[in-house]
Amino acid sequence: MTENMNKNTRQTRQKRVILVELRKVTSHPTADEVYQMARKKIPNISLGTVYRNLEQLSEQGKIRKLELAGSQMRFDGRAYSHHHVSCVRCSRVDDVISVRGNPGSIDVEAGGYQVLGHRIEFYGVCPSCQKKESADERSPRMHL
Amino acid sequence: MTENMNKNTRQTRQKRVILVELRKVTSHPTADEVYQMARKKIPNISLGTVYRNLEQLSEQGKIRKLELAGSQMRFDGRAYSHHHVSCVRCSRVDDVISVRGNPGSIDVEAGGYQVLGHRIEFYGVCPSCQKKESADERSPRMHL
DNA sequence: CTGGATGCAAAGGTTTTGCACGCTA
DNA sequence: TAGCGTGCAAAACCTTTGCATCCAG
Repeated sequence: MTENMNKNTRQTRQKRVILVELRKVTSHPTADEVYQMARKKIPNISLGTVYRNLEQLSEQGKIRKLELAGSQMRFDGRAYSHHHVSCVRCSRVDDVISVRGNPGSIDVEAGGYQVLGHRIEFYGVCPSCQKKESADERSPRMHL
Repeated sequence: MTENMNKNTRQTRQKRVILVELRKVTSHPTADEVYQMARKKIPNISLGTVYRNLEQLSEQGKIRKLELAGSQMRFDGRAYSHHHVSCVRCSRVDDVISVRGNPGSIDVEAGGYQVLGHRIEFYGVCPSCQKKESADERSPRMHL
């Protein structure tokens, strides 16, 4: 009925390597970074293939595609749902360890919308940028 | 000290029109939509100018730049902070009327990050897409 | 074998930028 | 008048696609 019959599940070296490499890291690499990682194993793999496989793997729920505000796509080898923090300086993305408060209970009134859910992103300054910062004159440039 | 001396505050017809037109609408237009709106007043205004001014206005806090997950930039003529809902079908963006629960109190533990804040986006199906939907076989395709 | 997957390269969509000229302050 | 802002066009970026070929099942 739905278009969920997913014929595209053929196992290839490319797909395998992409998944394995992505799961090795705890960072949340961009497609291009995944491409660089995969190239170390398959030198002539193409960027297009990386995109196609990342898309497919995320459709199958094996990885997670992160579309964070104002940045390119990033991919997460851990498929379970969790929140992320991104650094406003260097854009790196990390997992949030725990959240106090109850974001799960947020309910919303939104002019006739059938609200399906929400997405929360945290932002701040990562440890390494905090260090660099003490000694220089940079200032936040966030506009929520 | 900081680079916040903002010399770029010269008043021009382009900037004025962009702000006025953006404030006229309650939608959350993309840069290109703002461009189309502005062109009705200044036929030969350029897209580049629109981008530059939108950026500037948002830096000055006169408008708000929305960088929603997985979509192009949108702009909001209302500068105060409020949440948004976007339609998973047609991508339109509306204001959230009210939020129950207490997202403001969310606190987070995030490996050494200095957490500055968070961003919440709601998503769902807008009224007009709900109508279209009753009679057809489309299904959600959200991967959070 | 068959048709999904690949590599390559071109195209697409969005945003930024370089440059010479124009206009605000 | 000085130099920020503009229009135009090219470039930069990121992602998707067309196509001939390859290879997993």
